[in-house]
Amino acid sequence: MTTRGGDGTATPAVKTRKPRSSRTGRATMADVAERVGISAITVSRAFKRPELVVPELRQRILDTAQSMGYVPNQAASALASARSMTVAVLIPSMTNMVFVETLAGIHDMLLPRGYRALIGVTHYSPEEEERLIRTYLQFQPDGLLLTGTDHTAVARTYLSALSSPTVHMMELLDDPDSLSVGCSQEEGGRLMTTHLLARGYRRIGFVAVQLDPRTLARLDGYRHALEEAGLYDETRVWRLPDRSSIQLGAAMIDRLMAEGSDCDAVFFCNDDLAQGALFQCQRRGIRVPDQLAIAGFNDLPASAWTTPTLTTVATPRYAIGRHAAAMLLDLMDGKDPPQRRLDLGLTFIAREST
Amino acid sequence: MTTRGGDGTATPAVKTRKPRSSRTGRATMADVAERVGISAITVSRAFKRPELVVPELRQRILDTAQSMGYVPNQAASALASARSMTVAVLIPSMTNMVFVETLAGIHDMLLPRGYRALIGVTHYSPEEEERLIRTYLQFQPDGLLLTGTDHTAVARTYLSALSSPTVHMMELLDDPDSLSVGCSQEEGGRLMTTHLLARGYRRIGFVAVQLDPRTLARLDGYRHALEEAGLYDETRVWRLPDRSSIQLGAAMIDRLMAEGSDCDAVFFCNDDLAQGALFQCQRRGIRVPDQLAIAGFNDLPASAWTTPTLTTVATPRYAIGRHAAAMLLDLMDGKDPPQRRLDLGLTFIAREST
DNA sequence: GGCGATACTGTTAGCGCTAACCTTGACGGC
DNA sequence: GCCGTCAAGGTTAGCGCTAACAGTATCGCC
Repeated sequence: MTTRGGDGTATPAVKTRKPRSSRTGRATMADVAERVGISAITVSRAFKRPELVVPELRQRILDTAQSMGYVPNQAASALASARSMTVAVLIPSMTNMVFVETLAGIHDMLLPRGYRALIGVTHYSPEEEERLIRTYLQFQPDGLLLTGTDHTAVARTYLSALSSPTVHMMELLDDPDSLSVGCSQEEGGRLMTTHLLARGYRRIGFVAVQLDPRTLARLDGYRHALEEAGLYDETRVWRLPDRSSIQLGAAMIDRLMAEGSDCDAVFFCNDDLAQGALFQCQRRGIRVPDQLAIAGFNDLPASAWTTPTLTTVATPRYAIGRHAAAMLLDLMDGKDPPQRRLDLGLTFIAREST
Repeated sequence: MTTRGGDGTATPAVKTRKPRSSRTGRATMADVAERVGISAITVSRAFKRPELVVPELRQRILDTAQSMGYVPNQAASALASARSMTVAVLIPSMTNMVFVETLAGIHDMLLPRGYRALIGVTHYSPEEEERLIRTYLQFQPDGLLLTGTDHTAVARTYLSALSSPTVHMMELLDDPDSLSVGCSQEEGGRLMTTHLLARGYRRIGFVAVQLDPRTLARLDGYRHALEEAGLYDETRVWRLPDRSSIQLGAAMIDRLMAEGSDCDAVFFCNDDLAQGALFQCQRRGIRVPDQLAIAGFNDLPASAWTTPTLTTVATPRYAIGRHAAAMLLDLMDGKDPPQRRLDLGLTFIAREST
């Protein structure tokens, strides 16, 4: 199937140029240069530093490139310039809207600046994250965006040996050497619990799933708020390693009933759990919030529409993505970002379910 | 901040080797080779073709590489081997779960084989798709996965000039030269409409949003089924360019009421619209399905939990991703896939809302 | 008329890796 | 002992691009 050397006829007019696109069948910069009658570097500049080429020639180069179907080879460019124009982004899950919206923020910031995101999914596992970091380092990314702050020891080694800047998203780091953009998950947990206390609930439960550091921080906020009120009771806390889903939220209502729980309110660590709980309460005829109050976290789109609507805490995930990417752009430009730790805050949203 | 040329001391023992990692600060293959006392090509083989290196030496190479923090440079590898081990994947939206699950199927198939996905979001625009194709061709992808079949003329030119294989997802193509994996959207629309007719509904409405080709195909299926029954009425079709959302579904119920629509059933082109409609009916006291039947499309997770539960058509999106990726792997291996057009079918799910 | 400054384009070398070929030595069959 | 074969590793060249420096005009100024 190889087409190399198929043409034995010498073409003496062409001096040293090899036949166009020896391997891949694609035109190269040299092919374009030859056609225009200039050198390759000028073609390179016409694309990368247009201000260095006189407009008329630049236009001729671009037109010729277009007509030849020339597309720059990113691998060659990255190799020669030691800049990959690529940012590696690691998120725990792609089915969780929270991270998808963060990604959207990152994209909206990076793409106009010519950077591309290489997306990796860690499935909430630091080991998988380590593996992905190793894999993505092969692409010599100009920057890294990581979710959370719990990395394996090996991953930390990679990161500190790395010259490319790294920004941590979602959680905030106190370490002055690290960069982070996020909000205080602990405060979120505290905010909601304080609200429930203010509404008069006294036997407040907490359902924690996935058990990732952010969930546990919310649990901490819940616990601290209840401890301060002298109302913390370990038996009203459920910890499950499963991933968050509507189905699991519904199942939790069944379980609470089966266990004869005395909770007058339940704070679910995530909105989809809370939505499932709402649906199941409706099905079982449990009146919300009279018999049982239900609260969620994250403010997913459906939460404003369920019956009753869901009290929750909105997290600024799109903004987190944007700001983290902006911080990274600063760092990649060699500039120091205005802040090394950016708290974007939370918005408490009281609705009908509490 | 630059550390280049900091060490002026010559080391005469080293003959022609330049100082380690001249630009990026990272170890190269040659650095590892020198340390082990072998040539670079053997290091390359230890990683890429392990069976060509005796186990003992291979282990020594891998250990040394590890201890030096060596990570292969993907750009150099891609340039030298003309294989990027990268597949470009273009989807219309990242916030639509349908495509996120397709992505998951693609990942699960590609990653174990060493391929990586470069993800692009077209926002349902063929022009943006064209732009993304151009951008991603710079990465010399070994294959392409595209959503749908409506591409711009220029995009078609790129694709046909390309030697890398392309597979189209979601919709099916009749063209024998193209490869596609999906299901018949038209059949989905017909299936649901036939069901509604069988249940005795006669004034069936259709709400089409986004107006992408798949939505329009569903609309076609709806129209054909109703025309066959002699019940098609253009005034019961709503076409909106907006993107699908719960909020819009709720708003549509308000609009139908305001317009005094006589529909006894409404078929929404997407589940989140239908969910929004269900929520709004509940809020407004419209009994579903007695006063108004509601149907959706795609079977999103919440649809099995709303009150009433939502009648819908499940699309095999995860399987589509897997099979499309598998087909591409075959093609990239130079093998012909068993089928060039793979219909994965649909599953009709009757629930309480109709 | 000589010097420097400015604007544009070219030359050279090499980024880090791998394809294709080459060398070496061990082994076995006749 | 000659030849072929195979296994294990090395040599050479070059993938397509860009950094760094090097021309070559053109212009202005004293």
